[in-house]
Amino acid sequence: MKTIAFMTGLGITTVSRALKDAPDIGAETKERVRLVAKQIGYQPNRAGVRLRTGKTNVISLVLTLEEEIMGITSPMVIGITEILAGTPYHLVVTPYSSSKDPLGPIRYILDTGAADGVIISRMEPHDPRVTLLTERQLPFATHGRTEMGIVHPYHDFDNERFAYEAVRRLVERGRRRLVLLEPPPHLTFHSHMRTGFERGLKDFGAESVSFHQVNIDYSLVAIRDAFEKLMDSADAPDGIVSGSGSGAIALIAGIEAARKKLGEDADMVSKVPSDFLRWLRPEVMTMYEDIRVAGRELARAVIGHIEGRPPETLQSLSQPEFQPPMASLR
Amino acid sequence: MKTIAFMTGLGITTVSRALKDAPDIGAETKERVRLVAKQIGYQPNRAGVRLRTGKTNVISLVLTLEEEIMGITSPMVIGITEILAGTPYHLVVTPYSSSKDPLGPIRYILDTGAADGVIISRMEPHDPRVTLLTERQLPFATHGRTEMGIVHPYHDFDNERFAYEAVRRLVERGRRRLVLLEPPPHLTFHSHMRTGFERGLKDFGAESVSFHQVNIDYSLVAIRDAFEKLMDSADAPDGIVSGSGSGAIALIAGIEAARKKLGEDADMVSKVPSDFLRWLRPEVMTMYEDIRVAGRELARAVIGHIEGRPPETLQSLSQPEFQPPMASLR
DNA sequence: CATCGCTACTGTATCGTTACAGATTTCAAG
DNA sequence: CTTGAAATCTGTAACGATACAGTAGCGATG
Repeated sequence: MKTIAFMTGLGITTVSRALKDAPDIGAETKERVRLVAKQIGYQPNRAGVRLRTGKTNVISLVLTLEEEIMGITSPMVIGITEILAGTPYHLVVTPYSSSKDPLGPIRYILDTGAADGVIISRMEPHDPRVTLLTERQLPFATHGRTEMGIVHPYHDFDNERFAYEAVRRLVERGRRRLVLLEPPPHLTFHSHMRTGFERGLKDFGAESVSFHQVNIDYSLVAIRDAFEKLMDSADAPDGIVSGSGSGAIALIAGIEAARKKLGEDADMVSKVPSDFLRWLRPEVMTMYEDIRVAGRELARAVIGHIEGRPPETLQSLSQPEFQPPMASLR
Repeated sequence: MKTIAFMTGLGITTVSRALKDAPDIGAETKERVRLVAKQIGYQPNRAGVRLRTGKTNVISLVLTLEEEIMGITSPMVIGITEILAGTPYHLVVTPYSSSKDPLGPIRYILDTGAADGVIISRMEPHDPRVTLLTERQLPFATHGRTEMGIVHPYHDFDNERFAYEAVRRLVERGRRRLVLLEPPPHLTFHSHMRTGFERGLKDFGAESVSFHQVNIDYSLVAIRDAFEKLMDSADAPDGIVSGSGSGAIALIAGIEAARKKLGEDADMVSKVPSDFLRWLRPEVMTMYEDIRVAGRELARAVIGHIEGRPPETLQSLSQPEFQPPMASLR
């Protein structure tokens, strides 16, 4: 900026104000300043801005290590950066060691003013992170919803709809005894998925087979073993709704360990974050959750929140996309 | 710092120097300052430090969008942050639109001083990014090696060894006519893998079936179609080495589209970043590439480079881990 | 012609930190 | 005593940006 001031013969203050299009600077002056700035490739110094104004131009993605297992981070990060690319924001990834202290990274960001906005996930109905962020007025967006009467920006996948449609498809194939491999009970979307599942059972006329021994957060081995036992029992289901793609892999292994066959003894519908499962097991019906789109929506939502737009306009719900069977494979 | 100075009755400069353990500060004074600093939870202001010293305490992970497809980003990010957690460094993710301009993000970081160190991947034998970073003296570490006589920090997977061992295993199963689904030719590890493959053919006595129509960067559909054609031809191979996990999925589809059967008409060895393939297709022999470990190594390497340790001590090569068949499944 | 209001511009202080050039005290040596 | 060196400590300036409180010029008003 000093250079621009010297080159244009103006004061540093004038240059600063011209570049942010302040109303008390002459039109021609602004033009000159902008021209010179472009010529010398001026980029504002982030440390200077941050020190003076407190604006960091950073969005922080706060991750739990559980998410890694599901391979969700990649597309999420890509989606977010796609949006941030057109803005001055950088993306900083802040992980924390699992369930140890969910508030830790949030406190750090609040205390050190490390970011202008935060993206969090694995939401719970009463989520202390949302309380804290709201109290301290740090803009944020959540991947998943809460149920605490606080209106905040979010993006979510319609898990209720997913489970409902999954049941519909299984019943269409003549299946009547259904299980749900569900999310862990403390997460908000557990009840969403459960509700959709049960509404489906009622509307389409099927019954539920209990399977609460494991959930999608368990290891693949644990899920497989539990499901093998169930498939071996007299209570074996003939239709399966899997709340996660990796869970589906373990369920399939469980079915096979019990010497049953997918597509004959049982059908399965799974939510998936990629189309690997469809390639390897075309007999599984899959509904695609586009995490990359989620990343984009969340980035837009935090930025909207930072810019002061009302939270209720920064909420979105994405619908499950049923993936057509891979016809060319058969 | 002002607060600490006031509380201890010392000057701000003294506090600053005491906290960095300068030799001209009394031992007792240092102790007092440290105590008070801990009490009030002092954290240095990053903008202040950065403005004054130019040190950003940022490591930048420069990603291509191709990597997303392979789902490599998640574990890489987790691995890096595991190491950074014990340091003042933050991780900033800087993506760029594919092959458009690989130097773009590097230039940005150099011009704006956005990071103290950079991690790059998808290395080429003569990589302009390495030239530029070396010239401009910005510390970096690469995921993959180069061949330009510049000694720099890297971490790599031993792809030569992988292909060599893969051939051994196929020959052990009686396979003699082998194909390699290889990396794109412009990347350094293309020749590594090729070399290992050919050395294996010679040492174990097998022959190569040409398959250069596609590589692991092609779409799954393209790979499947090309491989279906090959499997349908008179030239069909009976052993397959796949340079990527997702490639393997497409190859399997190609085999099946040609009405052949894996484990009977042909065997396959694939490099994999997770164990999904082993769960879903236990008949595929897999060698695990631990990307999370790669992330850790790369983070250690950049930091080492920043701290001025000699590059030749910051290089590592990880060996393929052959994964035992999933016995409990059978 | 003094006063006012408006437009266009500018100097100074400040954000938190550290480099640098002192300042003060103490004590041993001459 | 004076001198000097060593050990501690400190004030000021600067990094790059912006908030704020001006100033200067000029035409319109009464």
